[in-house]
Amino acid sequence: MTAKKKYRRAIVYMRRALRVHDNTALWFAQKEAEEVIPIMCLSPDKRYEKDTPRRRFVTASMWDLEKSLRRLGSSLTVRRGDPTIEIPQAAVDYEADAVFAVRGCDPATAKRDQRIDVALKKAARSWIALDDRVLIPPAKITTGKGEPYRVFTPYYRTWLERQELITPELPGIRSLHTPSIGEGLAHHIEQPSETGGESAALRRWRDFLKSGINSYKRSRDLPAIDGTSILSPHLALGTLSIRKVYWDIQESKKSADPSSRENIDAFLREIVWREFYYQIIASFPHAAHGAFNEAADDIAWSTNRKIFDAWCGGETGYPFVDAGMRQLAKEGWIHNRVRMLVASFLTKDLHINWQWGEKYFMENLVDADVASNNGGWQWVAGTGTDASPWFRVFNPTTQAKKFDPKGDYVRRYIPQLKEIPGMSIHEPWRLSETEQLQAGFLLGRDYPQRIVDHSIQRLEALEMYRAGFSRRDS
DNA sequence: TGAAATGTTGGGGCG
DNA sequence: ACGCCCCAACATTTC
Repeated sequence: MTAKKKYRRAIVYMRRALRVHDNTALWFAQKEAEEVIPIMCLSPDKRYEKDTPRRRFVTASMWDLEKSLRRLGSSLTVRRGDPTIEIPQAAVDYEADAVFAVRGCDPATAKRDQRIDVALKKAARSWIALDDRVLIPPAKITTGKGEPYRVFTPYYRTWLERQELITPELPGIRSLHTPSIGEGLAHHIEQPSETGGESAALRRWRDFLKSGINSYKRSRDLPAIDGTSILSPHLALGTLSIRKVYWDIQESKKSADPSSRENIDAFLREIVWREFYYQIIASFPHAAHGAFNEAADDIAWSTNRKIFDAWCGGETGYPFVDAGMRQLAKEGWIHNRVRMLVASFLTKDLHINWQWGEKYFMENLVDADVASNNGGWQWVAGTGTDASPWFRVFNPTTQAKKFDPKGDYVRRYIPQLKEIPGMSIHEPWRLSETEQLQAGFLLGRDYPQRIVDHSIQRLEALEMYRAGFSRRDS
């Protein structure tokens, strides 16, 4: 006979944890409540109804979750509206004693959670937010003085020492008791043709762990090949458990040769960067709406809309930059090496505030995540914690030659240039009109002229940053 | 998880 | 044989 459970009925707010495996909120809800109601809350904002890579990914993931839940005898209930109203209202409507969710850590989510908590308390119900998105909760990694780290390397060192704090994966759930209640997913969103979500995430992870990870160190910087894990969308939406990733890594390290082990460690290091940025945004919430280094808020950025639009549309005339922005528009994802470059180009060549780029990324990336996105942008812009120095400026042509030596990445996303042989694809402006036509294109007709000259923009950027940083002193 | 400017060294051509 | 210049290759510094 099972012990009496704490709650008769609980809601699980399936926010950014769209999976059944190793899901802290779902698991503890089924442990502590007799009946469990998994809920998704859809935004009423029409912007999200456009057919974008992001929407397709989220839709596929919700449907995959619905299927997994059905296998357990449950289903997904959908509410539409502001979660701070809908979630407490759902608790009342469905007579739930408690709401379980995974803890968010960016300031906006934390504030929303606070409001949900207050509303639930008023209705005499419990709000239970559980850690799930990071391996080690931010508060557990502090300096000797108990302060949050601001620099990655010492954070990383301490993180490695605290690995015993990482909890094991939760056992699988065999079945769920869910009352028939509310509106199902089909009522709101059609079933998509493509697959995604948890099933796709587990497949991708298994494949990457089997082969890709063993050459990660060398391959990760070459955007033309499939050398990275491409797990970021799954980690952002929670279709893959970060603990599963960690424990699978530990298991495969046991039998790995030294070279593979080195590659696996390089991959784990990137996971720790993700943890680091979660810790930063949780400890320094001001970074979500301004520079981490507040002196950088005085930089006099350009507000040229037309130039910004050219960047967004992949029309800057620098092929490697444009290829990245076109990959983003098409796939909702950009290779990390190219992310750093397009971000450097926006800030250091076009002199536009990194926050414009941050927002554009958040709206278009399938892996949009406040902590990682904000951290990455501030790193490139030189305004953040452990930032790249502000005077470090990427040269778009040098980067292209180094990391896309054959030009294959550019060819994939800018077919107008694909006939240009070899590395000269990275500098189409050096071709004469005759050579351009031989390659089947014309600058200004099929592909834009450069909208700026890198060497000039670089010097102006240095001046702009210098002036900005000195403004507070005087 | 840069790149450009500047400095240093050393080999070879040449008077 | 020697000094001088040139410059590539590498190292250091500066932004």
